[in-house]
Amino acid sequence: MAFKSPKGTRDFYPNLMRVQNHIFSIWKNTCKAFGYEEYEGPVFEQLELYTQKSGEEIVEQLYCFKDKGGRDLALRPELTPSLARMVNLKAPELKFPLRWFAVPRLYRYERAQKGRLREFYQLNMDIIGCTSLTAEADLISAVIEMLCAFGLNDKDFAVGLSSRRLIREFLAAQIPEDKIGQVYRVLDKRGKITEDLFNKMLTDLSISQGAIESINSFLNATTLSELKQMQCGGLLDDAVTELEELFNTLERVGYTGYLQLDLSIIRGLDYYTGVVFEVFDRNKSLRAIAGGGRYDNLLANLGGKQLSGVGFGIGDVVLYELLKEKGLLPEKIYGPDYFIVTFGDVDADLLSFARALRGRGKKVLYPLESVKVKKQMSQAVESGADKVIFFGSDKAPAGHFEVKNLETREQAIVAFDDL
RNA sequence: GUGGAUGUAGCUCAGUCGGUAGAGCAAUGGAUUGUGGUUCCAUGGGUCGAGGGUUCAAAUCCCUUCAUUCACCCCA
Repeated sequence: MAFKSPKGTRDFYPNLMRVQNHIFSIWKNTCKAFGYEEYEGPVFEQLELYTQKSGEEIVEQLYCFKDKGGRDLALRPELTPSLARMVNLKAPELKFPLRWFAVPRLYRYERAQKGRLREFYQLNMDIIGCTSLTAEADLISAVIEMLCAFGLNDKDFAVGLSSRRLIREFLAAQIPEDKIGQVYRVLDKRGKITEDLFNKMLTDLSISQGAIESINSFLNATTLSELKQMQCGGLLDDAVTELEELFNTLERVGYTGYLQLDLSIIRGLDYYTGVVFEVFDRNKSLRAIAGGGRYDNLLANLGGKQLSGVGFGIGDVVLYELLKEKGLLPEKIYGPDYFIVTFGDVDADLLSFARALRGRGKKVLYPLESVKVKKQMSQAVESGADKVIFFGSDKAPAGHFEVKNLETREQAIVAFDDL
């Protein structure tokens, strides 16, 4: 019986690993271009780190276990609690604001489906200890630049901006405080269900017809001016102004085509308190590519100081699906500079020649067994090598080698020093 | 946890009314013993997911089970 990889996990054969490294490298290069520093935490944490924030029911969605000392642990389903924990521990000596990133491997015990696995990677970028909207602007700018670096553009994706604060304040003006949590859940489903069902679900929560109409027109707003017209006696001024400022900034930087007001974005239930955003593909055929927002209380809730953070995560699985759909996965394989083809045996002479070339900083590959030249040529092409060096050729004078460029098929005699 | 779809060669998939298994690609060898992605020829490769049932006969029909996948629930 052959073993398969466990449900919801992937085997990264070199073909796929190459793509994965491409994704990681664009992620990390973008973070570095923005000056963020990399950090990392443990792959497992105390179970309580997650239950404290989200309640016991989250245990169903976690890979959790007891270690040999009887401690309850869980494989991390997200990195932000670890980040908060790490920041809290060293807060006195850290220089705020922090701009940190990480590429954690994460684990969630749930049914796998398109764009969603049990083991995956996610880039996290966070700013901690900054209340300025520039933090939001910086992160949104980073996610746009990063996606563009993959070859995507404003026809492929957009950033939907919303505000938990605005939605909360709007709802507070419409409906009783104790209903807000339930209403959030319904709002979150709005995109997937019919309008009638949406209205019915709100009616079932004893929301008045007037309030339902008001909620619908609020959520349908696609521009800030629409939003301003429906303000309830100035209650929402600050939250709207905040969004307006963020839009203005990002538009002036040059991201107009990428931005969209989308108040249907709620992002989970707790955790976020201010601006929230999601990146989605224009076809809307995939789940969200990235998502994030501002969290004011997370660090304090985990026993630290009151520090405001903003962050987002972007997973590798949906991004991969999108890049594949758009034909943007890298095809060219990274290969060595030289593949040595020998007319004689693969022996110590060949290996020491390879060693000399590597000493000159070249990436060098050679056949591991003495096989026909024809077959060696195939191996050379297969390896993605730029050039072939013919070793043991009687057509080249001493200290010189026949070199063939595999792309142009041109062949020349080159002195060792010019290799 | 619920519902649908799919399991046949390394990969992508055909397989009609039930009659003991096919193609393309890939692999290997040759045409071509010192030069690669083309071409031609040949060769190898199968527990038809597994188990049971019906039948003279099952990849095909029935039952069970496992796996994969999509959607729902959930989505940090």
